[in-house]
Amino acid sequence: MARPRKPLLSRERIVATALALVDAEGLAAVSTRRLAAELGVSGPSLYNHFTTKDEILGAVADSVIADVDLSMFEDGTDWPEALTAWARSYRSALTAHPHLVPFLAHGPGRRPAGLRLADAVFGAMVKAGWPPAQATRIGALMRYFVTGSALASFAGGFVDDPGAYDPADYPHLGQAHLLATHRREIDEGAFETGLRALVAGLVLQYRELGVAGP
Amino acid sequence: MARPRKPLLSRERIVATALALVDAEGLAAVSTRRLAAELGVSGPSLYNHFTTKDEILGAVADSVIADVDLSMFEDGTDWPEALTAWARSYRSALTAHPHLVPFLAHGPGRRPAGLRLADAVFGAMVKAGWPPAQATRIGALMRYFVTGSALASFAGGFVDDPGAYDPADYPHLGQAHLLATHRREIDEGAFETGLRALVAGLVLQYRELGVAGP
DNA sequence: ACCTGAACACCGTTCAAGT
DNA sequence: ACCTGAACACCGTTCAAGT
Repeated sequence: MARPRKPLLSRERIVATALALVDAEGLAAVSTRRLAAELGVSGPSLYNHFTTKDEILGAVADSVIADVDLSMFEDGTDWPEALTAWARSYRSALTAHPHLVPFLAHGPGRRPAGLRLADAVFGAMVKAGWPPAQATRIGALMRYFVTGSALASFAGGFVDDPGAYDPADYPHLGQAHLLATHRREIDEGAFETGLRALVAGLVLQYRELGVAGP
Repeated sequence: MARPRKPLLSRERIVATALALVDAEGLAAVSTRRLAAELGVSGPSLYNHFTTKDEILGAVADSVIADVDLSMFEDGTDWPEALTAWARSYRSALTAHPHLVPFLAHGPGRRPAGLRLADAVFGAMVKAGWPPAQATRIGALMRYFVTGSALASFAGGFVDDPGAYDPADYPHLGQAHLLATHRREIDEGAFETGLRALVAGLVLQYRELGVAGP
């Protein structure tokens, strides 16, 4: 078969299959040949629909970003609460596809869902009374925090072995080996603590502004 | 030549050359063959000193983390100021090697410099009166924020073209094309705004603790 | 112990050929 | 327009052979 009368592939099917493959076997499993095999097609066929493998992963990333809830910016929720709810939804969308996060970390932004997200948070902060320059910063810094926390291999960076940390070298890490076990709780707790601090700190800055807010 | 009487390679020289190559040409340029060529040897030689390419990059990453200043945790600086100064030093160490940051983002932690860093911040927070569980979270959440901000392609995610953002699609992004130009200032400003908010928010939480601090 | 070249099983991407 | 197989220039890693 050379060309079927009905196309075998579509961008949508490629993106969906690539995401399933990332979730099932990790980023490294997504080679053009492997992905094509999963789609029942030969490797070069993908290049009829995307110009590059990076573009495929970019589309996958954008499809994940599209899952982030933005409704809290339009339903009258006050800005500190909206920011908090949005950050949680943003993080959930990322941690739902942990293997994809390292890719998300370097190729974000200029695709539709990423732009909608940036637009929504910027617009909501400006509407709440923040000067545009500050609204831009808030969007950026929240992204830093959420992305960083989704990468979240902090606790995963500790090995599950009591002998791994010589007290002479690391006097305060006596319990560090326990962290591997509790990784998820620690990541979650650190995220919530940081989110609370971040939003509370921004509320202080907002008050210093002396701006007419809601 | 098969084996020279003086070894041609050492872990130190491999790490230093790899870092120089990353800085000069990016992560993608670091293949085992290319790195070996830079060192004047053949590809497989590297495997006499490291078991895997990932291990080489891990050592490079740790050498960068070793540049983070930790002295503020031991010279009597109060904890909010120490945390602020440390975060700035941490971010500087990362942004000094921007091409390495995507790698830093997924493989951190269990190497000596990363452990020293975790030990220092944890120890200082406990000494300042934070309960150990909270001290752990503070170390983690600061890392999230710093790592996320070093990745910092937020502003870089916007294209430098006024026509790129249809106001019908993104009603608030009218000036977004300007962001590409000011990327560095925006990243810096967002980092500083976020850092201030984060530390101020933690100070509030610390007061709620009602703990005997210094 | 530490280097080499050859080899294995892969990559992403291009391209002429097929319908 | 959309798929194919062959090909190009790469990968990371293993391994027997050399000294």
